[in-house]
Amino acid sequence: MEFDCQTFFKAVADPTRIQIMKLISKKEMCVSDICTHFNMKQPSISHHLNILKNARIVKSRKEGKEVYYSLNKICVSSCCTDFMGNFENEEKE
Amino acid sequence: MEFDCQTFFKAVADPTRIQIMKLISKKEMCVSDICTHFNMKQPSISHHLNILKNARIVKSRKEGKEVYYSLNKICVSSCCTDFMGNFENEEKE
DNA sequence: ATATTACATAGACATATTTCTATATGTGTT
DNA sequence: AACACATATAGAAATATGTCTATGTAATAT
Repeated sequence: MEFDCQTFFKAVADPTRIQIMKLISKKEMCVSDICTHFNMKQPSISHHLNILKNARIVKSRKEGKEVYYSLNKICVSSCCTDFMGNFENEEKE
Repeated sequence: MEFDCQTFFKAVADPTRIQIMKLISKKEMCVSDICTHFNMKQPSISHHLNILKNARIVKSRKEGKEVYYSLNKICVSSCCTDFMGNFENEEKE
């Protein structure tokens, strides 16, 4: 069973995206709120959010004009866990 | 305590490197043996091994002309575990 | 010493990624 | 309808990454 770690790990292999993940892990945030935490223009943040979303690492919810993003914690933990499973320390038999 | 996931995740965010990790997780292998599993020239494999080594994901050991690489399983599991720790599901209090 | 084998390093090139500016789309307000 | 605000999308430019060829280095054998 090939675990598709590729999309997940490429998404996580960027410092800005990890920061975003940490930010929204506490509470969901809309794009403009996220932007205030970075020295980066809004389209760049949207781009990162899109990559995270394609990897299913974040979920989004639209409310009026705003889009709220939150972390899909189950995805993060299951991807990491599955990945580790590939390299299990075999118990000595 | 800021966990440097950056180097780790950038190293893991490549399909060839994940394949290498899986390969050598079973038993240590020298470079030329690893090469036989890929459609890629030896310097490219050496390059990937170097990235994995800088991330401490693999260890190496020289024996005569050959260099044997093996997976540093503790690094893999502790990096993944630490990373997950950043996004813990808070128990409802 | 020379040759051979195993691996590493350097540099070039193509492709991918990240960021930007400009603009489009969607929602709410007047 | 016209406008303003929040976000997304398109396209350009700079940088990073992955792969190759050519070459260097270290170990062993002759």
